[in-house]
Amino acid sequence: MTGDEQLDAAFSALAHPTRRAILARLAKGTATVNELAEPFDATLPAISKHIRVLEAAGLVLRGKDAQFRPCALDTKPLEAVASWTDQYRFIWEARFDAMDRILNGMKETPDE
Amino acid sequence: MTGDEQLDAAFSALAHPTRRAILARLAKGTATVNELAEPFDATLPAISKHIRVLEAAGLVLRGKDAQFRPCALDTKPLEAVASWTDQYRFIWEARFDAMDRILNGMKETPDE
DNA sequence: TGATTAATTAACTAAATGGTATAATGTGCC
DNA sequence: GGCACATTATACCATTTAGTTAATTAATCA
Repeated sequence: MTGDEQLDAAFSALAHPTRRAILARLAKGTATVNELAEPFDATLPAISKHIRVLEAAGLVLRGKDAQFRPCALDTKPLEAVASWTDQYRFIWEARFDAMDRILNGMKETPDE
Repeated sequence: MTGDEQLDAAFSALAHPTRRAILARLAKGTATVNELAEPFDATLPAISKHIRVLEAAGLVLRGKDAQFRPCALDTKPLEAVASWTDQYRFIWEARFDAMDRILNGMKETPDE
């Protein structure tokens, strides 16, 4: 999986509120599928699918403990997302105004 | 639009490599649709749609200049993404190991 | 006015997504 | 073995997404 594909998977996994809520729960410690499903209206297979998406994106690691498959958060893809957004930090920290840039038709690089 | 919906829109807009490439281009300054489309194989309507997705997510602002519709990057949603990921920073900075947590069945909050 | 350029709209297709209900699998326990 | 529980697999449905080609709108320019 290329870096681009990793970001694709991470961003699209994060694009669903249920999946973000699952991650928030996992930030407090491992949990089983049933525990993760409990706060939601969705059916268990639906949650199971969400977990699979998170797992495919590398955001969740799973174990095996009798009939349970405990889930744990893995933050590596979040680090990748954070460093991707960091590329743009200089722009918002310099308070470049997008509307200004459009109105002035300014095409130069702000400064680099 | 709720905060959740803003994040949904931002994350799913960012989940496509073409759209991330468009943002990278816009980080260097405003550009027209044709300029943005130039590096890609895709047709112009395809790029037009990508821009629309970025615009709906608030990542791109548009102007009007004769027959051109210049696009500019707006980083606000990126700031939202960055502060969302920051919630998890303490986990990876503490080097909590997801696999360890799974194997030890540790369910306690790391520390808060 | 007519031609050219920039961009969008429309109509369509193929594939992915998110969800359901139900059936199947695996594990521990009596 | 047989029951109960946790989880996943299957099959199906509706919606969205990403892309195409062809037509259309809007503005400039000769």
